[in-house]
Amino acid sequence: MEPLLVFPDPPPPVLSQGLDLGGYPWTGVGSEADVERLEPEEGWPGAVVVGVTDPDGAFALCRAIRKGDIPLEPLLLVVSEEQLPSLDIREDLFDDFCVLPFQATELDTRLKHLFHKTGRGTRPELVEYGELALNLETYQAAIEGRPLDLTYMEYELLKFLASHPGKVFTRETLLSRVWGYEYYGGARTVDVHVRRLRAKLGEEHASLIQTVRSVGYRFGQSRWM
Amino acid sequence: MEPLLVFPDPPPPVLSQGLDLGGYPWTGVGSEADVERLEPEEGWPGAVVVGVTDPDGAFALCRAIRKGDIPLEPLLLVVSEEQLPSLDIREDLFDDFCVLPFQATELDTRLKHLFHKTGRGTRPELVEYGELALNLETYQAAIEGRPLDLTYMEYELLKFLASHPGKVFTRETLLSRVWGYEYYGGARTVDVHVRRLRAKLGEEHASLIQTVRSVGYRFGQSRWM
DNA sequence: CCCTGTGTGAACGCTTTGTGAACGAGCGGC
DNA sequence: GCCGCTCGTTCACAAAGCGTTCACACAGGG
Repeated sequence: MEPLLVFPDPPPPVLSQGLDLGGYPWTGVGSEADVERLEPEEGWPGAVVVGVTDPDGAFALCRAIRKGDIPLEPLLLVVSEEQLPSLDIREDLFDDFCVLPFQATELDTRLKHLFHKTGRGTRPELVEYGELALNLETYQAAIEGRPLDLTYMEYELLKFLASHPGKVFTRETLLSRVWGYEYYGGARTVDVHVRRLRAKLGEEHASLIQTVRSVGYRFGQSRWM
Repeated sequence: MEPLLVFPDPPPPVLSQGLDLGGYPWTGVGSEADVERLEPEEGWPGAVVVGVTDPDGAFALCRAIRKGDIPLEPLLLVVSEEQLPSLDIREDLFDDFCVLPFQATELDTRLKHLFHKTGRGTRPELVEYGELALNLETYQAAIEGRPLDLTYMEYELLKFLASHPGKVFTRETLLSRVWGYEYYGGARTVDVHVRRLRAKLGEEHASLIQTVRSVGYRFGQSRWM
């Protein structure tokens, strides 16, 4: 088995001991650059990120990992109890989490569970909304069975919107979540991409992306209706 | 939100307290038969199964739940540390688990995470008053289930008023709280927006916003009437 | 009855968004 | 290396939405 990615380097003793006891090989990474530098040939089989000592660095790493060309899965986050309320569930930064202090057996069980879910359940991961379907593995999109020829940014934008149906996002939020946290371009970029998405969705489905004036854009209908 | 299925009945105090603290309604079921008998019309939104006191019964229930016509998701399993090694990962009996003893915040975070992953989303944040409901995420408003087509400022004003029912606000206060602190426009602007709100609320509900002569406006009934 | 405060309809004009087009960086083929 | 393509970004202009203001009518209170 290839070694797990572990952050930070060195990780807390409780984690390294737990991984060693469970027989998991692992490699500590101290920075985002290390993720590429130390990556095994066959890619990382999974990651364990500790967010206790350096929360900002840890969450930034999670984002980078998840936004990469090949999203790294599964990702287990280790946090303290105090951090629990501040975890942003919506961002999908992690697949499971472990609360300090924990026993080695819990860590082992969670990793087993995660590997089983991501390894076995290999049916193509889809994001679906009505007639729209996005295949996360092949980067293909289709509506009413008709394939949509989307560019990369169009796909990413549509994927994000369709993953949160009904919710309104400001242009700034979309720029940070879809384009990346350090994007400083103009907000009108979002408008143009929305316009092209609407065009490719076709007249019939253009209204899937709704404009909420003075706020931003919303995908699909509201949740309670 | 429909109540969660909880096994056994009654569940351990730590669980019921945790659910209550998190604001999750729940229904205790003591047997497999209860699952159908007590099922809400819209189905169970999820389940929490405690496998500590009666492991065999709990796992049998999990299997039954998962083998049903409509697999019940998400399913959170509560176990003791001793049970961890014996958990059968392969059967996909649960989506996540919680190890006793746990804090209410961990339970809450795991439920939130599960609901988000399974697409049901957490309960949308609402401002409600009688038949009126404002969805803070989707920027939509509805009264008696009928959607209100509000503009941005109308929505913001109604949101502010409905968040403080019974309280009287002067026009100046409303301008500063809703429009912004450095707003220097005329106070009559408030009147016009109130008027449009009343019109959109409909004749029946126009009186939700009451005029307090020489003072300002009040939403809903006065507190001591 | 007068004065003040509020409801109402309409018009103005700024802000926001849609739209078409162009620019330029990145990249593969020749 | 050069060319041509794709695609993300930006700009300028047009169109629409909507917040603001004004004038006037009406109501309440002293």
